[in-house]
Amino acid sequence: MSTEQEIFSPLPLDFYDQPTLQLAPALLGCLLVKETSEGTASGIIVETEAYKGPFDQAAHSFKSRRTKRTEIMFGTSGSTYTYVMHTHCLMNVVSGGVDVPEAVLIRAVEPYSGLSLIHSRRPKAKNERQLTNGPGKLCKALGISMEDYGHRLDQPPLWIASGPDRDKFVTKAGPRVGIDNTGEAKFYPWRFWIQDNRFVSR
DNA sequence: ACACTGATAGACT
DNA sequence: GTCTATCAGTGTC
Repeated sequence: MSTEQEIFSPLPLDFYDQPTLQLAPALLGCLLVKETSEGTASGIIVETEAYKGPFDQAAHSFKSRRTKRTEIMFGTSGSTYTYVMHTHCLMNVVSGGVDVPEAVLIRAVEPYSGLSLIHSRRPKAKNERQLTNGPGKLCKALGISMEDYGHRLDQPPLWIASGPDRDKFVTKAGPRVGIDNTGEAKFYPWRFWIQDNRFVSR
C-alpha cells in the first residue's frame, strides 16, 4: 500500500520520454490532479488514446501540420495540450519529444479526491459515472481549461502522479472514438482502457 | 437514434 | 472575410 504522499507526488518529466504507444497504457491507473482556488480534485486515469502526429490521419498534427494550436506538440514531452471542441475542453499529454508532434488524449478518469468539488462542477451528471466518463466531462469536473495549455505536468497546479493500487487491473486496447473520415487511422487499436472500470466512456 | 449547441482554428475565396 | 470541421455533451425525439 502506498502512502498518501506517494500517491499524489508528481511523476518526473522523464516518465513521458517513452514511445507514445507505450506511454498511453502506462498512464492508466495514474492520478490526474488539479489544484485551483476552490480546492484540489483528482481522478484515476482509466482510458487514454494515442495520437501519432505525422503518420496519423486522426491527429491534429498529421503530416507535421505546425500551427498555433499544434505548436505545443512540437515541444518537450510532459506538456499539456488542451483543445476546445464545441463547448468543451479536451486534455492531452504531449509525447514523442521535441519536434515529434505526438500526444495522448485523456478520455476518462475515476473520481478519487475532491468529490464534493467534482459534483458541484458537474451539476448535470445524473449518476456518479457521468461525472467523468468522457474527455470533456473530466476536464470540467477537475477544472482543467485552456489556461492549462502548455503547462508542464510535473508541478502544480496540474500534474500526474503514480496513484494508488498500481498494476491491479487488466489493460485492454481497441479502436479510437470519434474519428470518422480518417481512413485507415480509424481502425488502429490505439485506445487503451482499464477492463471492467465503469468510468470508461464506452 | 437524432439534432442542437456554438468556441476556435484552419482552409479557402 | 467567410466557410467548415472538429480527439463532445446534452436534451429531445
